[in-house]
Amino acid sequence: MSATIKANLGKKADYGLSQRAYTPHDHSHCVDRALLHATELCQSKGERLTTLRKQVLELVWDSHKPVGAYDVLAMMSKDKERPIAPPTVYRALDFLLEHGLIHKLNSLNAYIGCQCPGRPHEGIFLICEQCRTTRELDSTAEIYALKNAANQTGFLPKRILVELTGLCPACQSQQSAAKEQ
Amino acid sequence: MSATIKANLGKKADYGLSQRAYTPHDHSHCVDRALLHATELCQSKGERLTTLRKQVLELVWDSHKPVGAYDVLAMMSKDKERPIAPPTVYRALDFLLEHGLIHKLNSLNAYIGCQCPGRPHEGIFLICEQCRTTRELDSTAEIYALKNAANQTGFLPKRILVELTGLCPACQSQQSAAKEQ
DNA sequence: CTCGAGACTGTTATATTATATCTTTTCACT
DNA sequence: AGTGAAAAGATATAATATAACAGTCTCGAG
Repeated sequence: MSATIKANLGKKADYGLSQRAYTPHDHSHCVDRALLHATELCQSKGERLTTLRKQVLELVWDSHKPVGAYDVLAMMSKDKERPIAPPTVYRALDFLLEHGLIHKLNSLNAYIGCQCPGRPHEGIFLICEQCRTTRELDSTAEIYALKNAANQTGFLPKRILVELTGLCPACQSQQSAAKEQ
Repeated sequence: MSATIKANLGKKADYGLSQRAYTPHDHSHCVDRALLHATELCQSKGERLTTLRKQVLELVWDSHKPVGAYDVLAMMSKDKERPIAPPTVYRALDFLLEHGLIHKLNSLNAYIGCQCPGRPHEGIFLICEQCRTTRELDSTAEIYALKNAANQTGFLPKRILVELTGLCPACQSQQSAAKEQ
């Protein structure tokens, strides 16, 4: 893993990394970073990042696109004489979810690596309906505003889910280019 | 249907009705109102609110709690020699979703009647994790803020999903009462 | 009226996503 | 090495959703 990435771990703002989803980059850095963070987190909590869990985390981080549980299952069952069973994957996913290492995108029934690890947070997800590239927005202000609005009705919010579906920059320009034809 | 309800249809702010989810009320008014609105909407769009669709809408509106597709299925299959098949229900649900008469809560795989009909809007849902009572918040400002934040990253949002899970007022006071014991 | 196209519903089968339950293995700790 | 707890394997099944095709109804054009 690169020293710069290591050095950046734990720092506050990191829009650079988050923005990567939309720009070409050496994706192995993202994966490395996620793995390192997971290792550190588990160590500090006394949890076990087993081979299986690490493998599932890597597969979820395979790209900046959400991955279904059965996709993970299929990838893991390749190169195996005996296929993996669903509970194996779901247990690993649950573990990773619980520790905030991945998120579940409910509108897709799919999972994606957490792009803003380290701080407790709730994600806002920008899901491209065309290429499925998904970016996590770390917008504390908007989350706060939502919770506040809820509070004013007497509701006590605990978890919050925000998913925006639309077009990522690349797919927008692709579409407008197609129209010019 | 009561004249007051009829008179209020189409008016702008209606937090009163929305707040009802949390307070005792004559729920048949909610259902009446939903049906009337659906009828008018379909008429104006030239769509057909068939018996089946109306029935599904009523069942989804059965309470202020989200209802699963298979719950609807079961309720409809009661009193029938031959049970209804899933596609029948899903097609009706799709129709109602498409016309904004109901919403899907993705975190629950369940459906709920739209409580702010008439204006184009995207809901913010407050889901009680204990009693499941769900209220729809019509918070244009927060939605706008979210879309704006997304826009600033170059993302073009089209649909937006916001679900807050927590405790409704009633369940909060119930819990704090239990603690006092 | 009636007939035909399109919309709606019925029916069967199956896909997709997720969990319950019990058994076996692994691991950390003594 | 022995032990208890956590993790993973294995089998079965639940819960949610859709594909595909056949039959029926509706409504307007003729």
